[in-house]
Amino acid sequence: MPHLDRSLIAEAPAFSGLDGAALDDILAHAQSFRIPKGEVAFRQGEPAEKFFLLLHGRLRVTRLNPQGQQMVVRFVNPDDMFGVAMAIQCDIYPGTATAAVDSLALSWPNSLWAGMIARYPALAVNAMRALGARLQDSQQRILDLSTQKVEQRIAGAVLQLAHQAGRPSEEGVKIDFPLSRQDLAEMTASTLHTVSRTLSAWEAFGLVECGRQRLTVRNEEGLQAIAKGVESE
Amino acid sequence: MPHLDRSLIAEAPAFSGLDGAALDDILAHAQSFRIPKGEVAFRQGEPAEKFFLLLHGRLRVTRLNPQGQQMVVRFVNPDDMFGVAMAIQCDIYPGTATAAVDSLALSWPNSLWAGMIARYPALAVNAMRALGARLQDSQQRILDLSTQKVEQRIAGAVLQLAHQAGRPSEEGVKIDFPLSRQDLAEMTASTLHTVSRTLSAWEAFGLVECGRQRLTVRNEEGLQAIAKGVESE
DNA sequence: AACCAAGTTTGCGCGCCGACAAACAGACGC
DNA sequence: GCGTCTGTTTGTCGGCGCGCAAACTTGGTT
Repeated sequence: MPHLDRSLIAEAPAFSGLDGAALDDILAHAQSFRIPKGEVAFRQGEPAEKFFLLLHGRLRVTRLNPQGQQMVVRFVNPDDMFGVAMAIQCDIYPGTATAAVDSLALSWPNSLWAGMIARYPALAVNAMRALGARLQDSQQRILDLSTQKVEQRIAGAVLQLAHQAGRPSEEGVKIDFPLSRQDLAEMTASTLHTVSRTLSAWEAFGLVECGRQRLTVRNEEGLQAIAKGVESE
Repeated sequence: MPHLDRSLIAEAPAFSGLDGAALDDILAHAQSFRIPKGEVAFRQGEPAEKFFLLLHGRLRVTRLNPQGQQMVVRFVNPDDMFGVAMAIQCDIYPGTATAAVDSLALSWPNSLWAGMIARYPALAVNAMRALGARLQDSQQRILDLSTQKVEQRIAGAVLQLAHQAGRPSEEGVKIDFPLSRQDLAEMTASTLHTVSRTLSAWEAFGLVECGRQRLTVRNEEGLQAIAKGVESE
């Protein structure tokens, strides 16, 4: 009897198509651990020794260039795998994963990956799908960076966040983890100043409601119009 | 005895780790076809029915946004797989693949993919590695777009092209397929005007030598210095 | 050889948005 | 309550590089 219940991971897309015995087997080798807010699961450049599944919370994955400038690569949501550097033949982590809120994750040593795929081929298929989705996402982001204006990109980022981490509240969809202007700037290749100005303008129009590290989307259609490039004049 | 010789694909990373019988089996289901310069292998939005391996030539993969603006996603080199939409659970091609020069490719119907991975697990590992490399690449490009100036990005793109499609010539590394200013602009989120100006300036400094759709790198270190952000004043 | 189309060069002006600066506002600890 | 720290707002300025326009060059075609 495993000390972790299989229901923890049964819902994760990464493990879909696996039966109960497989889940138990996989869980038997997993280790669970907490990541307090602000702490990191791994740092860019460290040797990649483990891969992870987020059970609860939210992580921000960032990447630094040699000049020290930083960007937000993605946010990790519950049931997402992360730190899968070895799946792509990388021996060091290409980014840093920081907890945006207190989080809980499972980890497995990298050495188990090959055996797990061999034993459960569905894992490879799921992992490939996840990678593919992230690739699509990255390419879309490149296209957006190339062709859209800052305001459109910020709108797109906010909509995406509302979609993947939004929680319906009294009036509008609230993003339920601390999100600073700086974070949005690093997601959209902008600056916190521009993001701040933009959000203020949107707030004046009733499109969003924002506070310190908090953001609520009040008018999703309006933001979508901005993201699509509809001029408001 | 297959009508295609296994040596055609034996060198491709996608098929590394497979034995001769497996290669023959895979080749038996492949179809070869020519793509004349300027023609497309598939178009963005078409239902994805095949996946491909480039034998010879060079393809340019582009992507359009809803507003009709275009970017260059990547160049496909010989021995690269392309159009692997189904590997990532996509039922339409997310981009358009156009031949930059007369090219030759193999294709397989998508329906064979699942069976091929099941029979030859090394295929899944190779595919995942390739996807991972492309993901790394995309994320690096996002970081570059976010943090670098246009001139640095152009230098980076030229260096990358010289590396993956360069052929040493009399003086310098020559990119051996037709590459327009517009292409470079769509790779670097810039405009052909800016690219033209930049290349002209570089040529004056002896860093490159350029003609109509042709480009030779004469001073790789110089370009690397620009790419890294060293100011020349 | 003459023509044509596609690709390239170059000039000019303006606008977006980044850089800098300084004040402001919550959150937290004591 | 007070002080501090982090995150946010707002103003001003300037420059990079895009948009537009027009001339030029070169390779291919008939």
